[in-house]
Amino acid sequence: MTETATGVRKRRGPRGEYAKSSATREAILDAALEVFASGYNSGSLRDIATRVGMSEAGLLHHFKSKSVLLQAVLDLRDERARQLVDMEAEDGAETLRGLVALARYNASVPGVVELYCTLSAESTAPEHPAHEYFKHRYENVRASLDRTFGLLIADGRLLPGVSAERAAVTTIAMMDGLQVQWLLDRNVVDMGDALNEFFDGLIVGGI
Amino acid sequence: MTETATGVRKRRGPRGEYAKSSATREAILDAALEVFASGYNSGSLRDIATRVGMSEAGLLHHFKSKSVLLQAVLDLRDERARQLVDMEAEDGAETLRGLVALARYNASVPGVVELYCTLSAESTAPEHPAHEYFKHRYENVRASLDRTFGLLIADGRLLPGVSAERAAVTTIAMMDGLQVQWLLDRNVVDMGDALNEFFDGLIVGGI
DNA sequence: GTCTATATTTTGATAGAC
DNA sequence: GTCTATCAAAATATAGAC
Repeated sequence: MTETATGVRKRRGPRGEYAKSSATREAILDAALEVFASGYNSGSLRDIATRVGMSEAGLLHHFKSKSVLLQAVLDLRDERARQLVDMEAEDGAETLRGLVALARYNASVPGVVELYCTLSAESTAPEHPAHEYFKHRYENVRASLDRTFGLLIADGRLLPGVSAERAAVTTIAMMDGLQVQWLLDRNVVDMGDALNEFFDGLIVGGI
Repeated sequence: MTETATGVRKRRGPRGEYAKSSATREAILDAALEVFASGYNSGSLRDIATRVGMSEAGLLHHFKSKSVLLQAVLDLRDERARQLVDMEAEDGAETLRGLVALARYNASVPGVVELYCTLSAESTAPEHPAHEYFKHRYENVRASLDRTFGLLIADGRLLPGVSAERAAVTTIAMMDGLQVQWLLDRNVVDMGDALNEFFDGLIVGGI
């Protein structure tokens, strides 16, 4: 199973990574998500390493620096989030219902909500390691929603006078803003209900 | 002007502080606002002290710890913000127009927007030094807006089916959420226009 | 792949002179 | 009221043994 002479070592997974590395990497990413949820600078590699049960040097063997680890956490979450909402649906209302479902799902993973909430705010500073990531992420989501609301306008279902661009921006703003209040006090608002009601005021006949 | 024997030293200002201290304190608070805008943990006392042109020890003479300084920054901003919007107006629409004006004013002080945006997200973590501050702040603003929308309901001006509580929560969410996108890219949205349009969809006949 | 040991910075805070 | 000097703790990252 070990062939150092040929450069092929141990078993390789479907993506080409080594079996043990893969499991360790996932454990690190899980711990990193929890730690970075309080902010990038607030969290330490030491804390993450301890949670995984290894040394800092061991951790840095898998991710060569703190900012690389943050990028990996964000990329992984992005991949998972994309599976939850169909942003390319041909029925605009379908996409909006997906967003409401996402808001409800988020209520079951507060750590993820905290991560995005804290990092998106922190990363508005240009020197933040995730600044470009969030800039592009918001651009992409806005572009997708822009298209979604364009479809709804074509069907005469968007409130008269509201542009697709404006609807896209305010939808994202509503989702982000609800999260802050929800994180500070979970009893204050049901994110799914609130978002659904927001769409009811925006879409003729509701979604 | 100096009476150490009596315990009265130098000139005292209207609030009882010493003249020179007062000016220095304000300079420190201004610098601290800029530095803390990137986050509480991200900013250092050294950075703040350097901006004011003094040593860390000198700074700590005025504010005995980093968290005390943060509290002072937040208290000062709160005081100034309260002067901008009449949250107790008897005409609900008047208060909402005040919020739109506040959103427009905020666009002229990006540092303040960044401070609140970053710290409110960061402080959702219970161990954050500003956690209790933000919890109470949101409670208070929600209670005020609750009353405001109650007045509008009494006048039959709120969209049917929307409760005062829900309108309060979503209004705050919209204001917070718009700030994140605005900070990441100022060209994406005019916070005043977007908030105004949000109210148009909420208040019969607009504000 | 993981560890120990260590280098290097940076941080918040204190003591005491002036 | 401000400074210099200093401390103790914590941080990221590297080198090299196993």
